Amino acid sequence: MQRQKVTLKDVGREAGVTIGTVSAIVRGSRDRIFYSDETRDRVLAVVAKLGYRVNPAARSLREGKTRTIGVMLDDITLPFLASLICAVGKALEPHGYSILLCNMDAAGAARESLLQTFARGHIDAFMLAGALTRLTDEDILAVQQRGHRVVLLERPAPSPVIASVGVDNQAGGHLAAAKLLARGCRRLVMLGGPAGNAMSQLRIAGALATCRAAGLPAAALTVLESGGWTTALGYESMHRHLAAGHRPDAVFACNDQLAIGAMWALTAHQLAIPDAVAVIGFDDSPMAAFAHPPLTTVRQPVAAMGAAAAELLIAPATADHAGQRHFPPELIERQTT
Amino acid sequence: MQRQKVTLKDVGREAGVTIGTVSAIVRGSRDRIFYSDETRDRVLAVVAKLGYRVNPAARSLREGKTRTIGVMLDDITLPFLASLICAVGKALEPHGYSILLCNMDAAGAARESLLQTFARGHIDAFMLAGALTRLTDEDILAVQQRGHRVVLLERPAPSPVIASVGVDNQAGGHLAAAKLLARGCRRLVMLGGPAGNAMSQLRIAGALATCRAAGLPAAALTVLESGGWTTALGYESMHRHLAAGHRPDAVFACNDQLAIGAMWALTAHQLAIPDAVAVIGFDDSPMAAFAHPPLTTVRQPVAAMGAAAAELLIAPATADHAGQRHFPPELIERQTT
DNA sequence: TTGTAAGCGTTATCAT
DNA sequence: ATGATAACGCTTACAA
Repeated sequence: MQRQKVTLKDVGREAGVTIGTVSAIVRGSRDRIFYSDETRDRVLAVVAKLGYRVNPAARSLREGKTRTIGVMLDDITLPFLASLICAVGKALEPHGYSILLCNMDAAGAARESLLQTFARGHIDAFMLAGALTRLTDEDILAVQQRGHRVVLLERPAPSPVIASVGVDNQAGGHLAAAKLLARGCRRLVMLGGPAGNAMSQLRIAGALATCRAAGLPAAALTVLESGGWTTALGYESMHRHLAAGHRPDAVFACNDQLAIGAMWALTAHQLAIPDAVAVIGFDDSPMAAFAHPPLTTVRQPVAAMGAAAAELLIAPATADHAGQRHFPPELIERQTT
Repeated sequence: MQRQKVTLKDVGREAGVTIGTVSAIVRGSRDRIFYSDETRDRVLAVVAKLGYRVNPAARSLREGKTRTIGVMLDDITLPFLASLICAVGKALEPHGYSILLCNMDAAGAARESLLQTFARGHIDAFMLAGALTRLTDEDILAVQQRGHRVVLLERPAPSPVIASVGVDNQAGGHLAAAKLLARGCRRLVMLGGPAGNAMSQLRIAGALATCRAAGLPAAALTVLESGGWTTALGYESMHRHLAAGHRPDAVFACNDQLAIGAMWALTAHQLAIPDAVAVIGFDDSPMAAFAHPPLTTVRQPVAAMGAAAAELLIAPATADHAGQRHFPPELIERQTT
């Protein structure tokens, strides 16, 4: 931006009032009480006529906050994370907040970049989305202790002091397994994401518990780690499993991409979906409905989660017990079960 | 951020100099010339000791620029756009610039949101990535005429005054078609993206021209519009085509997702890749190498393009002839040809 | 009900 | 080679 074209002073001069008056009226605070309708209307008219916009740098400098949320993620390519970011952005917008993107790839060593971005002071609060394995729990706690608000998405909070929002992953696993069992499936494959991923592990744990409770023998249950979240890896893992001669009658994948990749492999092996093998994904990302056949999946309530995250992000600093919001997942039945 | 902990004044006091001195030394300008090594070292030591960081709001207010680039896109889920954004971010970082995300979905009517984001003054320049169909060429020109820098990615510039960066799409189409022809393919399917998408049309036009030049009859060439850029749509279009009884011996898809979807359909129809049907994608997005089999594709030089975009974004305002950078694509041969 | 003025942390333009 | 000081545009006590 080049130097501001229209400032409070301009508006004030044109309307015949001082900048303090304009400032107060523009923000809408106090106006009803302290200013005459006459003045208010006149000022607002000039604001509209001149096209005045507040200068955020000046406001930030004065208020000591930037109305900007820093979002860090290690892979913006993951559809679920991307839609979560969008949801957060949507919830943030009415409050005048924007999203500053910080891609981990771009930013050298994790710790450095996290602290440096904070140091830049550009940011009021931080949203960490995804596993962000290059960031230790200690790093996160350290940032929080420096007095910065931190909200975690798709990563378990390392301590009750750290705010987080997510679904109840175990419940999601339960939902999927219960449906598969009800359908009569008895040889289940659990398709996990990156090695050691917490979300993945919880979802699988939930499904496993449900299967055991239903009396399925351990031999009927196999857990596959695909090493990532992509369609390609889902295909690979499933293909390898099938090529080794295994014949499951159901697959529960820890996200929709993996599920769709698995479906690809099943189809390639002439296994009909859902007749020979039923498939359930996780997330209900946009592509789930357009898969072929449309994918049954465990939905995460993205909009609600985004709104909750936004709320935590901009809430006034309430001492030490951060909000930990867990949303209930929902089974969306389509045509793969 | 809460009120700054360490300011120039603090450093100055501690080092026994004035803030002007500290400011100049910190920025590194003039220091060698105007300041004694002794003072400089002492100041820098204090800066390090106290952990001083410049306050960007104050700097913005003073300098009249924010060192922030606004990035608008209509779908951050598209892998190629996402990686382009990352590349731009990476190129921007050494210059101290950040990326402010503006998702079109979140932002109501396009024109409104574009202008309003500008109005917020938060931004030095704007990067428009993707087709952004809700934004007319007039909207873009209007913004540019208001004195704001605009750079287009994956959308043709509506006028020479607007900067843009992209690949030579026709050349890419040529590369793909030439490879397919050289392989002996004679019945080609061109799999396009969203209806009317300019990138898609250019790529297909390039391929078509090459085929015609090679003497292929029009009847051997079929163009399919899949209506989007996703794997699912690629599958759908290809599946429909095959189900209708057609038997091409090659597919050129306008991005890698479409190509992979098409491969899925081909596999489902028992058509071996590449023996029965060869496939070429576009972009060389990360998943191309992990497709099964690994996908031959036309690579866009993402890093170079990102760097070029960053350069245009932060270059000083050079009157009216904006840079239009077109990069040469490159054929990456893997195992689908 | 409105005006006045003191900063917020920087940068840049003088002096010294 | 360094020190003062005036902006930058805004918010917020406090005065009137």
